[in-house]
Amino acid sequence: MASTGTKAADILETAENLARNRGYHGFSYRDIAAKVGIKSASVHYHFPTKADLGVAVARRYTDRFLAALGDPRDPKTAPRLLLARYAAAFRKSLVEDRQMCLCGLFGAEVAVLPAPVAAEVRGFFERSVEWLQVVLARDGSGGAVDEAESRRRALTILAALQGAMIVARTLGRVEVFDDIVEGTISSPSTPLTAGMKAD
Amino acid sequence: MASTGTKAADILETAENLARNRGYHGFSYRDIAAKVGIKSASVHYHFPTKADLGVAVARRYTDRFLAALGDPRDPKTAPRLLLARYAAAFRKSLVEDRQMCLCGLFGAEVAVLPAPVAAEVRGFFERSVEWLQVVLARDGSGGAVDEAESRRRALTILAALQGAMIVARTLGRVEVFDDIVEGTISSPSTPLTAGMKAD
DNA sequence: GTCTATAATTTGATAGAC
DNA sequence: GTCTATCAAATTATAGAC
Repeated sequence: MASTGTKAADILETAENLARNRGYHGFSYRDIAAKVGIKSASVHYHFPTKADLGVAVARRYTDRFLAALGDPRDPKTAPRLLLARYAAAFRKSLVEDRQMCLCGLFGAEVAVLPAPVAAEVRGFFERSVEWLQVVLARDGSGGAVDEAESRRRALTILAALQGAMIVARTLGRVEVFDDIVEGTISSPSTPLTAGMKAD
Repeated sequence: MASTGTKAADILETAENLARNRGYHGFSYRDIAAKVGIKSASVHYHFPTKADLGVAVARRYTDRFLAALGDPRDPKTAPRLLLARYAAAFRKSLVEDRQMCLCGLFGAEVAVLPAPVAAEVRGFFERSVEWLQVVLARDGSGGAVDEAESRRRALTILAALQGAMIVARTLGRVEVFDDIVEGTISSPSTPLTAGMKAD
């Protein structure tokens, strides 16, 4: 099924897909093995414990997510386009992949995560907020752009999008996600939904 | 441990506390039995299947949550006070109980919930949005108050608060929750944080 | 209503052959 | 690196005595 790249990469890819639908305790080494086409003992060879696997999956997810967003300081890309790209990333996973954000789901389960996995999820949120904060500091349309205010707005956008995925998935309505994006990001002037479906 | 009321009530109370920290698949009949002081077979007597238990827990949670909020149409209570009360309910569960919103966590796990349980979570979101919508329609400070706009703002508040609990819990910082509330609800005029710590 | 006992399955993980 | 075989523990759930 997932047969691109090395075995370790296939395992990570499969584990991520399972985790984003079922949560950390919702997938097993046997689930992964069956999808990759090996035995569960072979999965343990690559990732000795489930915490090891969880850490690897979360780190890979975070790196890939941020890389896809691009440099928040790139002068060639308008801040509001970057914001639209951020929302579009979540929307794509919701609509095309029909999956949660890995760290949104893991974050909800943080009390039952092994400590090293929880630390990775924390890293995703911290790096996400930092990325958004840089973008928001460049965007003057929202008013004040001091440190505290841009951080607060970054946290608000992150939280709203994570919540939007949960509510939209549960209600089975994509429009709910779009409504929340509209209500959160594009308060000042231009609606962001236009550029959102791109990419 | 949970020894108020009937056995069935103790089971529901215990199950809710476990579910709000560990998620639907993160607690077992034995966990509940041990805390209540009976055997797991006795839990099955009251709630034959785990789906039965999940439905009962979610419905009880939803009813209690909405009852605590009060009538959104009550002319004696200002809309903005009702909004503050809504945010305060989540804040209390975050700070005092150190627990997630049951339906926020279940919503994140919706793909692995038995269908009847998922339906109850949907009910929580629908009733929450309806409650917020009524309040927002009464509150003119946000500008337009037409049906579509108030619904969109209701969804946005719900999503932001659910996301806020996840992010604040994962980062281990209550201030993060407060920042998001500030950035979501009290955009127009008066800050809501004042009345938030009450109740 | 609560218990003992147990079934049937699944889980994460390891030992050791190849 | 991958396999077979296996372990110890945990899971939901049921049968039947009291």
